[in-house]
Amino acid sequence: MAEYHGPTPVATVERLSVYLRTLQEAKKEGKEFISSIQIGNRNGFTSAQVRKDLSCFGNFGRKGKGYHIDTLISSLRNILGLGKKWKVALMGLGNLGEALAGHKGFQKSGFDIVAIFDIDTEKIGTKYKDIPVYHPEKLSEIAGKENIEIAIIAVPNSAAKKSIQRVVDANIKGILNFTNVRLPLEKEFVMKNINLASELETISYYLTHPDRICRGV
Amino acid sequence: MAEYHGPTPVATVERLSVYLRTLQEAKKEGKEFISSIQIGNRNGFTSAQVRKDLSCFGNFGRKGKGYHIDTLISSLRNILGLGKKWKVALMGLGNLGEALAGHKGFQKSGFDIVAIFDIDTEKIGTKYKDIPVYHPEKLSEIAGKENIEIAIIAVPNSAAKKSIQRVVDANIKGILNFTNVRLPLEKEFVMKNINLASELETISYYLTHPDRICRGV
DNA sequence: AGTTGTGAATCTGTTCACAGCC
DNA sequence: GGCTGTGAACAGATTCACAACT
Repeated sequence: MAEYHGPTPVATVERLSVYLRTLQEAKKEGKEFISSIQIGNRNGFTSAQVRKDLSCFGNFGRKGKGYHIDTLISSLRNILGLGKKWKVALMGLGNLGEALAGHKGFQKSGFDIVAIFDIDTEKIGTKYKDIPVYHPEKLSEIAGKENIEIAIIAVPNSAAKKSIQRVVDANIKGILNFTNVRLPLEKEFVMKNINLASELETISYYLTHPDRICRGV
Repeated sequence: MAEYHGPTPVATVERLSVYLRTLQEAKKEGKEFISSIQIGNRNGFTSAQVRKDLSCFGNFGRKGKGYHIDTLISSLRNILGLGKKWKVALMGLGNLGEALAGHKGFQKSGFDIVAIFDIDTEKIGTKYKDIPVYHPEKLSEIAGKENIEIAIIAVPNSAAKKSIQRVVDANIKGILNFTNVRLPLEKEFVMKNINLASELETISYYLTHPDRICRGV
């Protein structure tokens, strides 16, 4: 009955992506239907949460039966915007950049790194894993030509601000930022920050205060 | 006045780590005091949030003045449990594993990768960036000897379950998991999942539904 | 004047619990 | 009998707003 009830909680969106993976796994196991209880169990969520999350986007379930896996997979893919290939620019070809360029998971999910940008003159003009490497000042030009809509920032922290600015100037609206620089942006930009040291620091906190461990960390 | 009010919100802990970095940056700029407003502005948080978060752990501020940077840095380091070196095991020496092994940020924050585990017989017995590589079945033994308390899982998804199980069996309580396998664990374990494809999928969602962009994504 | 620390108010997200359907 | 979808209750997190202090 319901459909769109105002902005969807970020947490819901993140779980959608988890559900999708769970469904793909269940499909591989040969299952045709799956219940919210099972989806929850496999991931440590409650079944009510799974149902509530899904109900934000439509009535996908069959009472007494659960969710038809194939149908739900394709619905979730649509909701998440995975029906198309996304072209991605990778900023920075250091350690992390190389790992990301070689990461199989991206392509499988429909994200294609089509251009790499690095200031190292030895790298510029060459290819890495078949992806051409350019000087960052070429970003706007290439992004326009190639229709790049997402950028991954994997430069050293010292270069982060400049690099993010270039991405914004090139009007690339989606940003996945691996540096520890946090830059508040205009609201039409979507930036997700992944800070590896922060993640370990959070773990360190909970190991140091085991009494404080609570819900899904 | 306050001190410990029951379990600290996960979100607060994650922000603590952001504050710490902000303080270190401000210190480098030669500042001695910083206000909650400034900490907030640099990161896109409200000042009230910054104050509330910090007030969970003590009264660090001076009214009319702000927070003394050096003092707060050392308090936060204590709270986060960064007063010691943490020894870390890296599971998996593929693309991502190599990048993580070479990541400078970890060591700077006090996390030392002291052992790598991989099933590739060509790698076992060698060193990567001066870190010895062992067969995963050696994990318990080495972890005990070296006093390893944190593990990073960077193996292929297909090996994830087994790898996480080994870590649990070795009684390593802190886990940073880069695979897309989510495994509910006993509550004394602290597992943080980082799923690169999920992050991009979340971005994809918000780019596809620009009307739904909300608060700090 | 400027800024903290915090109770109270608000807002957001989660869980409960059950009617309705298969 | 089993499971969804959802309003209502609850829990948690954020923001407001102001007294207290420098």
